[in-house]
Amino acid sequence: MDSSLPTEALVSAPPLEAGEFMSLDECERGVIEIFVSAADVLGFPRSLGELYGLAYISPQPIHLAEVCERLQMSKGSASQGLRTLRDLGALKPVYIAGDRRDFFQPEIKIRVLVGRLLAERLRPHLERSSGALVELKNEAESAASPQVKKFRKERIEMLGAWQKRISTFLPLLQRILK
Amino acid sequence: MDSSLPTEALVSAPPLEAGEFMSLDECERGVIEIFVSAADVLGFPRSLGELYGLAYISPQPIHLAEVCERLQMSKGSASQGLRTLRDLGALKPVYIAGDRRDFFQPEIKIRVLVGRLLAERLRPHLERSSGALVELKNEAESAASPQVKKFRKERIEMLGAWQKRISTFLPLLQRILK
DNA sequence: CGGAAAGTTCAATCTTTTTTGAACACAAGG
DNA sequence: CCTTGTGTTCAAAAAAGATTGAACTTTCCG
Repeated sequence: MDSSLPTEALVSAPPLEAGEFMSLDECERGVIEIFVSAADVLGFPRSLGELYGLAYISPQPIHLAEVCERLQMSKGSASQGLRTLRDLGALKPVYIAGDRRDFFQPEIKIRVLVGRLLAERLRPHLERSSGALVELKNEAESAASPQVKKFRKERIEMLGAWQKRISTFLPLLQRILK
Repeated sequence: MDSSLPTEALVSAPPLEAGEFMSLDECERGVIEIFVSAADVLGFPRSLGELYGLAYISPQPIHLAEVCERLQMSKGSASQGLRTLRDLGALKPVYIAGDRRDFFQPEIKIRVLVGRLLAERLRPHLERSSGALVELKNEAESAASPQVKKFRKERIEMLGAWQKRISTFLPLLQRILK
């Protein structure tokens, strides 16, 4: 059933029942630490790194009570964190028959992870500001001097070029990360 | 520092507290706003976005007193912000003969900007964690069961593969952004 | 129904980051 | 030497952000 763990699923193993969860061993702690650091780089709260890290290094899907206990995290924090990661697509819900709890497995396709991240973070900014740029081109017309007007139009033009470059780069990135 | 608020209300965005409205015109304000938003995406403080944005849309190099006044920012904050941006390579010192003040111009080559950013942010993380990975591979050996041991080794291996992928991707990115 | 288990919510609290401003250092000119 | 202009420092205040925990909703099941 699961003697070979083809990297992705290991769903069918019966989840630990109500008993105590072991606290984290060195290996788990180390892996989690890496994801905490990664979360930091990406500007996410530490707790999201912990949650994803635990899911990543856990052979079984994780659930709320487990993370509260093993990561020493409050129920509220864990609940919100799991939801955030699910919304981000970093954790995937796993249905387990006959168990009312919500289980989660990590998304481990880096392409998907990065894609969701960009969609979530970068795209809103790009849309907002490419809209704003149209307005700004008009504003630039009413500049004090001709020199300033020319300068501003150049700079605003360049900003637009940057954004276009980034926009066209994103699909390319997706393909590279296949 | 108590001009009419109505002027502020014209600007599209939400918060808009006092500041940055003094002697900035609509065009400057709009450009700065875009960089503030970008700073936000990148997890930098708002003030760095303001500083770079002002430098970007200013035909002349900027200096401390100017940004304090035009951005309504304290001297301390401006001083630290300018230094941070200079250290990051986003602002370049400009020497002006016969003037004691420190002037700055923006770095506008996107390749340089991105390069410095990655070097500053991502590289430290990659180095830290690729060191940690070596340790973790050993830790994984002492896992409870053979299945868990195998699973952990796979996951840690995959982590290493991600990092390697990212590392080899960075130089490529540099070239693409030429 | 009634109780227990699971998850959510949110105001209060704690933590971390950012900003301020006054004191300080330094250099140049008188 | 003073004074003035320029920039830095850093302790304290403010703001922003994250976490907690207790109350609440929902669902399941006897």
